[in-house]
Amino acid sequence: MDVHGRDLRYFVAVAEELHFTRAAERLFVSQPALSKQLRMLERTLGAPLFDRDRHGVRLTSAGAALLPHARRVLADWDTGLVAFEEAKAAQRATLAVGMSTSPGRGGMLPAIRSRFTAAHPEAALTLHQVNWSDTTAGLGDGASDVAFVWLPLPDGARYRWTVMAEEPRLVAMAESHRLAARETVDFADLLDEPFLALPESAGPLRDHWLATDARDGRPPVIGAEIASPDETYEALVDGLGVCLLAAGNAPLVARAGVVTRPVAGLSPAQLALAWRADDTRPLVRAYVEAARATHGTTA
Amino acid sequence: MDVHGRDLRYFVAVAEELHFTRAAERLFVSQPALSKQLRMLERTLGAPLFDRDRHGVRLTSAGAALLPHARRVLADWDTGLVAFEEAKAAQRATLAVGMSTSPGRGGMLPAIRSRFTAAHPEAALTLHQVNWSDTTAGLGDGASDVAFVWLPLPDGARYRWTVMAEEPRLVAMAESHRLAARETVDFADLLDEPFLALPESAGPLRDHWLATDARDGRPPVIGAEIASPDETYEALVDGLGVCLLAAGNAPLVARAGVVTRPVAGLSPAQLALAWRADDTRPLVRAYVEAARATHGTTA
DNA sequence: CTCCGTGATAACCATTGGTTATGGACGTGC
DNA sequence: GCACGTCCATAACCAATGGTTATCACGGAG
Repeated sequence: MDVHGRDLRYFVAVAEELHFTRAAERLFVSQPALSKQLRMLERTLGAPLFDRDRHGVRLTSAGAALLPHARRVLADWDTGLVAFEEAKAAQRATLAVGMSTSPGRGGMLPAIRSRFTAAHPEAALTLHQVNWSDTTAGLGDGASDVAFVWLPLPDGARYRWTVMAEEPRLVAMAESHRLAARETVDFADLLDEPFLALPESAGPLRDHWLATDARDGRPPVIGAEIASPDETYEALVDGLGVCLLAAGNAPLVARAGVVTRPVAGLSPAQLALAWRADDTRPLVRAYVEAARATHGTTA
Repeated sequence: MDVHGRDLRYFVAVAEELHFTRAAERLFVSQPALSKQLRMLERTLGAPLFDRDRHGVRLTSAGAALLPHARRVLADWDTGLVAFEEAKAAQRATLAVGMSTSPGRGGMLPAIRSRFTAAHPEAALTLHQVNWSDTTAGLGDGASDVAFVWLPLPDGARYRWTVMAEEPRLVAMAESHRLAARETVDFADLLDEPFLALPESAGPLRDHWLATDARDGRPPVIGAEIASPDETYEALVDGLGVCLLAAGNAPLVARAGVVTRPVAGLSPAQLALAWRADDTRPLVRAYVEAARATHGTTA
C-alpha cells in the first residue's frame, strides 16, 4: 500500500491549511487536482483523512494519527535526497585511476598528482590495481576513469591515450635457465621456449607480450597463464617458461631466483595513459593534461 | 523531487538482490517494468543508482548513500500505516452520542450504556453536549452517530428516530412574574408574553417551543434568543421573557428566582433517540436497540 | 558454436495526474 | 430576500505514467 511522496505533501499541506483552495495554491496545483488526489489517497488508505462540510475542513482522528508519520516520511526523504546529492557531487569530484602494474618509474604518479591537485584542489584521486585479465585496467567497465595501460588497447575506437614511456622489452627467466648466463639474449633463441602468457581475454596485448610479430607466424609455446606479478614470479621460479616484460617493470619479478636480460630484435613496449573517448569530463581532461605536462618535464 | 514509495521498494529490492530478474519476481512485476521504473527513478534523481555491466549489478556510491534513507522512509511509512489502521479501527469502534440537554430522566443513559456495552464490549462511547443551534445535536455534521433530540427534526428524510419519552410542556418564568402565583397556567394567558426562543437555525423546533401551533397564526413576541440552559436561566431571571420546556428539563432552570408551572392546552414534547437514515453501522443499530429495550423496561 | 541467462528495448494499453469549466451549498451585504 | 462570493466537488479532456508481452544484444558455459 505505497503512495506517492507528492500525495503525502498534499495531505500535509491541507492538514496545515485546513483549506483546499489555499493549500492548492501553496502547492502550485489547481484546487480540483488537489481534491481528486486526496480523494484517491483516502480511497487507497480505506478511510477519510478529512471531514469536509459546511463548517470547513477538519482532520479525522485517523488522519491525525497519520499526519506525524507523513511529516516524518517527508523529512527522511528530504535528508536522503541531500545525502544522495552529496554523494553524487563527491562521485563527480573523484577520479579513479587504474593501473595494471604500478607505473612507478621515478615518481611519475606523485608528479602527476601534484600537478592535478594544483589545478583541481577539490578533486579526490583513487588509485587501484586491476587484474591483468582486463587490459584496459578498468576503463572498459567504468571502474577507472583514466588508466595506465600497455599498448595496444583492444577496441581502439573506444579509447584515447597518450604515451607516457617507451621501454625496451626484457626477458625474465629462472636463474637456472640455460640462457641466464648470457648478458644479452637474441629473440631468435627464445622462439622455442615456453612463454608465460596473459589470459586469453587480454586479446592483442597477450600477443604483444608473446612478441608474435617477431615470430614469422610460428605459434608460441605457452608454459602458463599469468595475471599478476606474484603469479609471474612463481611461474618463472618454477621454470614454467620465460616471459617478456618492460624494462621499467623488471623490479617486480627480479627477485631471488629470477634474472632479466635485454633482448635484441624486439620493438620497445609503450606505456600509455588512456581514457574513454566519449568521456569529456573536466577532471579527466585535467588529469591527462597533468600527465602530458609531467611527461614533458621528465622525458 | 518526490517519488512513489513503490519505486523506493523497487530500489531496495534490487539493491538487496543485485539482480533485476530475481528482484522483479520478488516484487511480483515483470523484469522490464522493474528496469524501466528504476531508470526513471535514476533519471528523476539525476544520477545512476546501479552500475550494470557484464559482471553484474552493483550499487553506485550515490546509490549506497541513498539506500539507508530509502529503507528508513519505507519503515516509517509502514509504521505510519499501522498507526492509521489502528486509528481507523478505534474510530469504527467508537460511538459518539450527542445531546442537546442531558437526557437524565432516572438513569436512562447509564441503563442504555450497560445494555450496549454488554452487547459490544469492544466499543467505546463518547458523550458530548451540542449547542442548541444544532437541533440534530451533531447528527447533521457527523459530530454524533446517535443523538438525543427533541422532535421535530429538520429534513425528516435524512434521519430516523425512536421516541424515548413524552413529557408535558411546562412554562418557566421569573418568580416575580405576574403569573407565577398560579398553580397552573393556561396557554391563552401567555399569548402576549415575550418568549425566549431558540436560534433561527433551530427551524421547526424553534416553532415547537414557541408553540406556534397553539397561537392561531398570531406571531409570538421574542424576548431573547437562548442556546444553553445557563443562558435560559439568566434570561428568565432578568425577566426577558418566559419559556416553555419539557417537564423532565425543569430542574435545569428551576433554580433560585425561577419557577415552572404546568400549562393547559399544549400537546406534550417528544424526546427521541435519532440517527442518520443512511447509517447502517452495527454499533449504531446496537445502540438504538439498547435504547429501545431500556425504554421498554422503564416506560 | 549454440544455448542460456541477463538486462534493455519496442509496442501497446489502462490508469493516473493534471488542466479548465461548471455545479451546488452556504454565508454575506444591500 | 436576493444577488453575490467562497469553497469544495464533479465533468470532460489530455499527456504522462506504469504495467504488460515479445524481442534484442551480449557474455559465459557446455
